[in-house]
Amino acid sequence: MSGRREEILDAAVAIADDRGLEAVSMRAVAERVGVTPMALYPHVGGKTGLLDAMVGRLLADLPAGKARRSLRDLAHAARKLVHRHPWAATLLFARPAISSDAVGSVDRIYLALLDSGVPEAEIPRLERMVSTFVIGFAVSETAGRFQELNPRGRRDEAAGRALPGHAALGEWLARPVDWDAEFEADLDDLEAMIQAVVRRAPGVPGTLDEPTDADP
Amino acid sequence: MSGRREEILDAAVAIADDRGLEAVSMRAVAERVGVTPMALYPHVGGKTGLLDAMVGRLLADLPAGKARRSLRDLAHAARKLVHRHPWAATLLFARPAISSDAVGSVDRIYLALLDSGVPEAEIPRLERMVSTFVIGFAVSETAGRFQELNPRGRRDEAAGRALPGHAALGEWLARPVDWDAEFEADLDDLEAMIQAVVRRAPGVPGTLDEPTDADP
DNA sequence: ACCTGAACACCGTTCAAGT
DNA sequence: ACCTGAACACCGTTCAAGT
Repeated sequence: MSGRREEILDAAVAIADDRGLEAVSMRAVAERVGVTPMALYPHVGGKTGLLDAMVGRLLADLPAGKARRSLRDLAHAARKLVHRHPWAATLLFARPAISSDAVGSVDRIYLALLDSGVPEAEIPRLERMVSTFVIGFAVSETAGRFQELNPRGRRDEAAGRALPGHAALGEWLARPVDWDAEFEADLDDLEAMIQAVVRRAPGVPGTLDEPTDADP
Repeated sequence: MSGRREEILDAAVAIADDRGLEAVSMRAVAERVGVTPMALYPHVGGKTGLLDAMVGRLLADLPAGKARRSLRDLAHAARKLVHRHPWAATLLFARPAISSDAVGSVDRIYLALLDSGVPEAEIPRLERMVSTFVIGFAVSETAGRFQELNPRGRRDEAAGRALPGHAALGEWLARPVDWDAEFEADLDDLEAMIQAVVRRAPGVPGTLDEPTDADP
């Protein structure tokens, strides 16, 4: 409600986009807003409250509208969001999707899985599984885990027989990776996996109203 | 080589295990070693060097021995490692697997995928995919993303029709989650996915020496 | 080569005080 | 209700100096 809070979150997101998450200090945000650090506390309730609110603000920008989107569209949107705001990735892993905006995007994934004919009992698990992979992929790209490796070093060590797996794959490890293409291939495999879950389910896709009551 | 460096890493890991990653300051580590903060610099080269070395130390504890392990065993070992050292999860996403210990564990995954008959061309991608999921799952558990949600709040909002997906799944969202069982179910689906990749590959599993030269 | 001690430019947060 | 200003207990890192 208070415009001051929005002003504070705008400033924090701008600083994080420009100079990274570690540049987001209460002092820096306060200075950008034109106020004393302590003036932020009533509005965001401390540093962790500020970080939580920043994530909420980001998720609010996820694809809105009433149209149902495919799982693929949602995955692309999430990856793009992390590319635009790399600092958000760590925070997404650290907090449950509790803000109303976050729950809204989980709901869109539920709808996509329902549309695909996935049994209701499997949907919460598959939502977590797909989200975990998508966020993990995007954070690996932006945080450095997928950073280009030095092929020389790898092959040298492989030649020393210490790494038989690397030695066997030498040729395939040498070429540079197209991350866009890899993400698509991963989504292909995940979609096929989801279709396999649908296939092994009892009943016909689209008419699954009888939950299987096997719980062990 | 220098025993001092080992002593420093021991102290840093102990502090992180006890009081979390943010308690690992150069000052705190130095005090535990019984030395001045500046005395650490020649051995670890600053704070980020210290963090990198801590991750390397952890991966060195991953299942060793020459026996080939299944993908499932490796996944369990990785999850257990993150449970024991939750602070490592963020760091695993942030840095490429460059230390010799890290490369060693990647090599074990390569071997497991080769044993499963996965075409060589697909192995680096599937290794990244499976690792991304496993690390992401473990960090979600330990960092809070999978933290128990308040079902009341969710159902209330769902009842307000703002969340049709949640409303449709109400019954399934209410029950508490068995994270061990969910991890096993996810691994089942991932293994089935990998078998599907093997099945659609040209040639017989085990005799794949002709790479398909289709690159688009 | 390895370590110390003082200093610099930062943090998040508390507290008492102002309006 | 909202904000200020001083203070406290911290950071990582530099620098010059010791042995």
